[in-house]
Amino acid sequence: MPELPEVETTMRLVRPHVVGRVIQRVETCWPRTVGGDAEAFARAVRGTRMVRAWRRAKWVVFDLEGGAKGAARHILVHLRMTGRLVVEPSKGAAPQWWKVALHLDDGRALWFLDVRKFGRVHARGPRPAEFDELGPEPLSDEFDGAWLHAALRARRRALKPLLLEQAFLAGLGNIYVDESLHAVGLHPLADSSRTTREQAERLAAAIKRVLAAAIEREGSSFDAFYRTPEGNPGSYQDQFQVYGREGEPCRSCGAPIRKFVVGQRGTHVCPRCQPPPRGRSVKKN
DNA sequence: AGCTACTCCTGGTAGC
DNA sequence: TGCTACCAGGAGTAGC
Repeated sequence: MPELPEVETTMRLVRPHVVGRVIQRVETCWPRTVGGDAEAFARAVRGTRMVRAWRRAKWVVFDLEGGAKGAARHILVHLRMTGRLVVEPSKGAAPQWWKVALHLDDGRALWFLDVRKFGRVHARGPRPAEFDELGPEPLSDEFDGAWLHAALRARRRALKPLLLEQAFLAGLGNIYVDESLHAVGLHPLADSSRTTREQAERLAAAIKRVLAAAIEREGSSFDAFYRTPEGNPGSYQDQFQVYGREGEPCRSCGAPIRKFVVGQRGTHVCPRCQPPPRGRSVKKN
């Protein structure tokens, strides 16, 4: 699903086409996508100019200038499960599964597409509340082994649900958590408060390494839905060590990968490289 | 504080 | 071939 690498890829590929453009007209065909009030959304962003595009956690952010009095200062896009952004002509056939169209001043539109309708496009003022309680960016210098060690020790949680929490660390999702934990031989149900400094150092490094490699390959496309804004699949799925590999041999030790459920999420481990913590039985799914 | 269950959604696929 | 049931899950929320 779109996690940090897919969101970063989406932002990078859309950015050169939209920065500097004025939003002339807005169409919405599923009001929930824009928070329920399509008219209010259109009013807030119409006439503004997109002056910068960046990413925070799993949000694509467009900074806005100008527009009417009280106009929005940011557009926040969350892809959730199947959201996509593409830049295509305003006229002619609308792209399949489109939910929001921001028609630009060059005859093209920034289209938000979403099969499952979980994604969101928000108009926000100068200080979006969405950013108030996010953890650090895993690729920033602020996130390192020392920080992770202290943060893990301060909580008493299973590692995986904690790493998925955006308020703890911003940008990880199901796939890259499974991949990162496997890379360092830690079990998803291991108790965060018992993490050693050495384990935290290796985990922080693995998270950075996995995310950077996935960005390099424009994310992962393991199903029919994730495509870059240019319509290409990512290729990091070819590098998966555990995700989606149930029953296949671990690339490190050959033991068959196991899948089970943690917090309603499909979870993949190598039972040999990632021994379960004492006292926690792991049932097969 | 931490855990689980439930909700929102629908294309793809497994099973019959 | 065609039908049905189930699966995928990010994140918000409720309840214990």
